[in-house]
Amino acid sequence: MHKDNPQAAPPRRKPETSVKERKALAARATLVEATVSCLDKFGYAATSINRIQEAASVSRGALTHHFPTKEDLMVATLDQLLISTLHPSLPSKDHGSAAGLAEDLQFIARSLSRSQNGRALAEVLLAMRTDPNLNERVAPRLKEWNAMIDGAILGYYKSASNDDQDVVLLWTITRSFLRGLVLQEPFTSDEATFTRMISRFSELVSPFLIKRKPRKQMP
Amino acid sequence: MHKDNPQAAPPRRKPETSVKERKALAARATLVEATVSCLDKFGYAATSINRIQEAASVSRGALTHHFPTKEDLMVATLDQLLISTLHPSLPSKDHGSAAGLAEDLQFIARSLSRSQNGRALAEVLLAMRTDPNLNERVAPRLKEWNAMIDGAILGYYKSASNDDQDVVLLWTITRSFLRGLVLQEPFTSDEATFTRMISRFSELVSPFLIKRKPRKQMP
DNA sequence: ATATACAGAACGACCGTTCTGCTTGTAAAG
DNA sequence: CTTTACAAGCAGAACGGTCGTTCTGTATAT
Repeated sequence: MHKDNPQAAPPRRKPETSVKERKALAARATLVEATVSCLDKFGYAATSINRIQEAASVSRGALTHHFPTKEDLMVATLDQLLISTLHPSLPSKDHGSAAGLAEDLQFIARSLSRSQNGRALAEVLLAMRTDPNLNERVAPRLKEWNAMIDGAILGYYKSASNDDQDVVLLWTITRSFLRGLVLQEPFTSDEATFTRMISRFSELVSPFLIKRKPRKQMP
Repeated sequence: MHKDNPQAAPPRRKPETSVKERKALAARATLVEATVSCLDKFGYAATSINRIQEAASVSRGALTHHFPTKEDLMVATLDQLLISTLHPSLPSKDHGSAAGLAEDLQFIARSLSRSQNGRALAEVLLAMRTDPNLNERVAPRLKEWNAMIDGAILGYYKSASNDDQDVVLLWTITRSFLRGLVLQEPFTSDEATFTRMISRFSELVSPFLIKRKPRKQMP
């Protein structure tokens, strides 16, 4: 750096929420959104920096500025995907207070597997299985997310035999089944079959999962 | 019944198995095997021609000779994966004649999801979702495989209410669940939890799936 | 004799990253 | 209230590396 200033180097103060900051946040959000779209449309392998910056209508330099490496972008994207699938993964928080297990499942399926976010999440999950660096960075977050879901589930459902562990186990099975639907797509193409599968699965677990009375709605 | 009679009308050479042919077949098998290993180890994105030919200890030219394009190699690999998961996907054909549903499921899970072949299959399935060319070439085979499984399942299990469609539906759900286990790996690391999940799932479907008396073993 | 099996160099395309230069917001200095 | 200095935001060219494919040449089985 040839900009060596002989004067005493004054460290800049940290600003609060400024114009710059808001623009930066918006740019980051746009890029993450474009990444999700590309993951769904092209898959992890073909989701390149070029495609993302093109989809986001953002220059190469801007992308590199906000996310120095592709891994940084993927971590941010997975964060977003986990956040956006957290609420839908909790039964009947927003979609009707009197919804039963069957309605809950159809709703969750549509946001956890049969949606852009769901497919993008599947792409990242499978990719991180074989990418040690990415895996190391996001694995803690995944465990955290899982634990949060497990805890919250107990507020909505209880077991017929008052076995909390069984409730958690059954919902883990459910999420596995729903995620497996993404891999089932090449075999089963029509939407009706998926609806029937989800409905039938609902019947399988319904004897063991009893919905609690809805408590106070959280603000 | 129908068999080509050599003396009837052999206008062209019969496909005898020569040294060249056997070597070619062996080379192809080696390459496909190496591809499966790479898919499991590195994932679809990082499974490159370089890595495959290195893993197979085969020259670049040989690989390109047997499989002109990467797509050709992937099609052959998926064929192999489908064949090798066909038998395990049929309940208790080889692994003990007196096996029940629970044992069947644990066995199938270990070959359909928690194995090298299972993980490699998941990689290809997810990749073909966003690869139109690959999808077009292998989609018919997948449907065919699915139909074959559905038909064969009815020879091993029947519904409590004699509803064949329900048997097929339940086993489709089961395969989705098992495939979803691959995507569950980042969340759940220990093997014991997987065993419990499979065991609990078995309890869910067992009231509806009744195993038939084993018929004559097919030769 | 000749098609097949194989070896390996060469090629253009695209990948992710780094680097240089320009603009702009903002806090400190005047 | 200006002026000024500087870091952050942003644009795009350039780089080395790897990708999948094509091409030329040699050995071998039939």
